[in-house]
Amino acid sequence: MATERQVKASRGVAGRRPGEPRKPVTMIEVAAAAGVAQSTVSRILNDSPGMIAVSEQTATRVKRIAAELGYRPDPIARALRGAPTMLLGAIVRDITDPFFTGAVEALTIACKARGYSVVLGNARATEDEALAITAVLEARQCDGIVLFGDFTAEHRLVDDLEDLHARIVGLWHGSENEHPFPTVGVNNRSGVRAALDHLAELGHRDIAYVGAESLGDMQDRHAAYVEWMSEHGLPIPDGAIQIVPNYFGGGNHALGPILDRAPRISAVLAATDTLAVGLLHAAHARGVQVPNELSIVGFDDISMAAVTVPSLTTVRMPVVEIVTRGVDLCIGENPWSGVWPPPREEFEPRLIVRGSSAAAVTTQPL
Amino acid sequence: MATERQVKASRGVAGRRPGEPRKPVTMIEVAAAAGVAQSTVSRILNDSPGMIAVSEQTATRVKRIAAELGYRPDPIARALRGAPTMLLGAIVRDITDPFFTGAVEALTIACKARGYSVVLGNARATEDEALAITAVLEARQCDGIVLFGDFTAEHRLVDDLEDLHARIVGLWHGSENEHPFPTVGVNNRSGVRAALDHLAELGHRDIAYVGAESLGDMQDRHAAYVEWMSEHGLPIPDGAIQIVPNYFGGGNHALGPILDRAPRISAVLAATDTLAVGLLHAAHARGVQVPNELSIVGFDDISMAAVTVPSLTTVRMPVVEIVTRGVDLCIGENPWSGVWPPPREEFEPRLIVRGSSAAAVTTQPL
DNA sequence: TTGTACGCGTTATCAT
DNA sequence: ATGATAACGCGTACAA
Repeated sequence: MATERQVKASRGVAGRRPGEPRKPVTMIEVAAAAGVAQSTVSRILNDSPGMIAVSEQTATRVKRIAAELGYRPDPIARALRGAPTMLLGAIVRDITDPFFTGAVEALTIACKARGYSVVLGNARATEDEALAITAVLEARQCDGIVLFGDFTAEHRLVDDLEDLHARIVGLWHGSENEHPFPTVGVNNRSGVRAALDHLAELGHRDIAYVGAESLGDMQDRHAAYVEWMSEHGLPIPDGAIQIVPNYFGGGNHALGPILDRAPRISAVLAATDTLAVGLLHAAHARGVQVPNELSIVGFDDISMAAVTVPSLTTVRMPVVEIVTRGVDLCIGENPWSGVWPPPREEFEPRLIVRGSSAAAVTTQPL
Repeated sequence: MATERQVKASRGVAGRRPGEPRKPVTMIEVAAAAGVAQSTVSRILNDSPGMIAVSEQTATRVKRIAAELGYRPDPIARALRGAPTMLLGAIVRDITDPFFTGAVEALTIACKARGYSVVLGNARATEDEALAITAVLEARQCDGIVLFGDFTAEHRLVDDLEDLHARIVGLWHGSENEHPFPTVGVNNRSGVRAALDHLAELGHRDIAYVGAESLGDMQDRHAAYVEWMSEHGLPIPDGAIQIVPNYFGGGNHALGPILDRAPRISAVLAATDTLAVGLLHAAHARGVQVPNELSIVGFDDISMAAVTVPSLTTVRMPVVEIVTRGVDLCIGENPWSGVWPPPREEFEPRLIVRGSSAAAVTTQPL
């Protein structure tokens, strides 16, 4: 009568073939099995706030039967009733970027602490189709949306987002841009200055800069570099500023032009660790010793920065703080109240000195 | 009368203060504004498959009004009607792991191509609370769930998952384990053998192995290493096998014991690139030249493997193929039919020779 | 060609 | 202490 294969820890549903998903059990079925009304089941299973007493008798019986039947509340029906979906959308400019990878990790942790799950939208997968992202995300119902990176250029996306019934927060959205939602970021200027001060203390005067093309933070760091150099009366020779795509390969290709066109350069500030890693690789390939012949300083302190060869001196991004703050602004207890203009909050980065920076040596041996 | 601030591209809803999310517009409101029945709006907006003609007149009018009002279909209500949620759950053993990071990227792309979004579950965030993951994911309604890594130890989670009304697929779930769902993975044995054959061709005979503690693939690679060494009549000296956590730091700490206890070792096979990167770092810190004095081969070909110093010889995991296949098995056109036992599919890895492996030198100088 | 009515699974407000 | 009933927003068979 019973099948040979025993279903382990059977819940009383007999003979279900493993594999195909089980048909969900509804409250009505539980009610029928318990011989009570469906509304009663709802009250019992939800410990209704109405405080209306329920007989211990039926309560335990209903709970038992619900467990036996493997009842699971349907979140969709609950959501239709107005319950929050407990979903937080994350739109990431480039999920390949190791920095954003770390940020997403921090996001999942911050969300989990609040009972939320993360819905991932990768902005890079489809170029102009950034609109499609919205469509994808609109099709879901997220209680909030967190933007990772600068999306000011994606007017269509930002506009669409505003029409969504969800709270929006921008992370690392750049400092210069207008934004109809609160943003949280880092003080790029102070980070860049800390890095350059460090190099100056080591005796470097000929410092190059490798940045990325994207907006927001990249512009801030670029500007801070130019400003600092100017303040210290240091000229920026031709070729000492390279703007490349923010990939490993970008940094890899940036070193050649710098050393060829500005041979006096003794240190390079990279706008991101991703670029710095590429620079490290390029230096090795070119036979340039780091840090003896060339110092390299990154920005972000991504996880691999501690284990590069040599380990990377960099500016640590307070990722956890920024993400946590952003999540709070979005779905926390005191979300943005709607006051205009929306706030921009900035956290302070911190210089981490490792093995890729050392004292400058005079290019002219005596 | 009107506020000073003009709302750009206003949709006809006047005076909405920017910031707070707009109240959603329902079909009923659209119908009321257009002077038709709600069902009519539904038909028009959905190009109903019933082929029932609709007058061009009202159709365009309704569409216009819907657009003006900024109508958005409510995905929750649709889902309640039985429509798929177009959500795919991803449960990742450790989202910090650079390998899984790449896999998730591939997942988002594969999903987007099918109109799906990814809901991220990080298994590492909460230790024993793996159960909570289920709770979190159960609270959502995913059409399918993809497991990244080996979860056979998490019986509770797998059991709970089976109760979910969703299709499940396991990726990199190990070859030895029973699994009540289809799995897709890599041929670890052939990958390891390719790596070791490569080292043998370079003249290496004293080859160490650094593996990780987790299950599944790690066990397969470990066993394949032992098997290969045995087949070639090569002894495995004490200390030549190190099992460490699968982090950069794990590989970093593994090199010391190997070189101290088995000084004849001239090459190390790492079970993952993550470990290999740590080994590279440790070798540099110890002053051991790679590849001149020590060859290191990894496994996975994570993105950074091409830019380490030196670049890493490794076994390339066909990530995209595996993920794509898994997604198809889960939510594709021909998902797993339920035949028992569920299939396990394997893809072939490929050796990528880079700069971290070179010919062995005799330890005894003449 | 369009309107009416029902149900999806819940929760909440009434009655009983 | 519990049962009946009305929403929630949408799709769809059925009636007009």
